[in-house]
Amino acid sequence: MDFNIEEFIENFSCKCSKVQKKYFSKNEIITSYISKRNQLCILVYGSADLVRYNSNGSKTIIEHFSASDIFGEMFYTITTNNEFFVISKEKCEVLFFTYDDIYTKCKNNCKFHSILTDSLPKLILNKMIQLNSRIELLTRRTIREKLLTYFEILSNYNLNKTFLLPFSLTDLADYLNVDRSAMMREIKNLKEDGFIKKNKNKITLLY
Amino acid sequence: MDFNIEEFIENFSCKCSKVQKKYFSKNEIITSYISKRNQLCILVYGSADLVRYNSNGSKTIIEHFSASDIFGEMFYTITTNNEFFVISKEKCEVLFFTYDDIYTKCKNNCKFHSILTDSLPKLILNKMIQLNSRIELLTRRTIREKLLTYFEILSNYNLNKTFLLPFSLTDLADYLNVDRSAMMREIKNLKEDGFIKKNKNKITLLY
DNA sequence: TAAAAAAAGTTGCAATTACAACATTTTTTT
DNA sequence: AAAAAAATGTTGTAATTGCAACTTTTTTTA
Repeated sequence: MDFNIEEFIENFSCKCSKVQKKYFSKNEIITSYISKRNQLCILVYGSADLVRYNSNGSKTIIEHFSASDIFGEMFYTITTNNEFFVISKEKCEVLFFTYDDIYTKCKNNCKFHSILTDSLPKLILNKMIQLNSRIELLTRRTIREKLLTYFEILSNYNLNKTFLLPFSLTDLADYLNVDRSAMMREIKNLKEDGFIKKNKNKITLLY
Repeated sequence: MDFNIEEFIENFSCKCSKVQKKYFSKNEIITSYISKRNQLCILVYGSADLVRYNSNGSKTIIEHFSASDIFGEMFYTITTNNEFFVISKEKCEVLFFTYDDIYTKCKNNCKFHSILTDSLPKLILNKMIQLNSRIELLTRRTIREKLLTYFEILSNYNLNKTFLLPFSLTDLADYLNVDRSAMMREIKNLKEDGFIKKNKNKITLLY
């Protein structure tokens, strides 16, 4: 991502009336996907998860966001009765606005606005790529395939066979959409079969 | 989708040099995702599938496209060694161009170009919604949940408890990412348990 | 720094799903 | 209209995964 967050933050001093800026500490609800507000959010810094609580009480991590990722219920048509929350995983700064607002430039025609509108296509394209790689992951049949595909994605992203997991193992299971104990068993198998090395949340691909 | 395809086709008579138009009959390869050409495609009419052939020979239908859907490898970072093809499922007309080209307007500044650039944000937003609902489907744990979620999506889209499957059952299994015979068994169970009625490719939700 | 809470790790067993190998029906091709 | 191909439907069995119920380790909170 060649999106310049520093410049973004710096230029936000113009106090644009169309954009709300909010701060969150760990484990707070940033937003929920309920009504059709056409809300769009940018995570300036920090990390957060889009989480779905299923009717039977189980939890699924639908997406994982880090700095400069966009989210918001404008990308969703909520068809099922499930509840969607975006939860901060650490200290976060988030920008809130609506798609319509941002293309109706504020009277000041401030620099912040132009940076935002110029950046949005790039941010949206980046999000599309993320969604596709999420689908790539979820269309793997077995736990082993899901783990290896996820590790390959992280390895490619970091340009390194060794990388840190951005999740706890508990959350990773929710993200891969599998049972945690079954996943733990499979991680053990991958270690025994010589596919990976694991030390705390540091993984090394051995192939 | 309030995207006007008729107007789109009509205005394409300007023969814009930046956009290629091609026709396909059933079961042809429309494009493959291999090199970084930044290719973007619009399906004007017809239907097509984005298909991944896995190393073990099994097939996954990643996405299903119908009229006015967009696709192309510019939304992908191909990390794995799998092959991706877009295959026509019936007679299709497809527009090919690159993102860069379309925002570098042709010297004629033709009406087609302006329609295309004006429509793209809407088409892209629509695609985001589709990708999210695909993820919604794939994050269901059991075959029963996947089937019911998929049927609910179709039912909502058609504003009717009765609807036609856009897939053969064989393809539906590839789309839900489950074994076909296991899915057939589950469809039988859903019928026996009074959740659905099924007649050929017509499904009715009974709840 | 203790206590409490969360995460990691383990295991047996039950439920679900994949695989394989069919028969039957429908669709397509010659 | 016959033959071939594809899709649908079925079933037994094996493999995978989920669930439950723990222990141990690490992290957070008071």
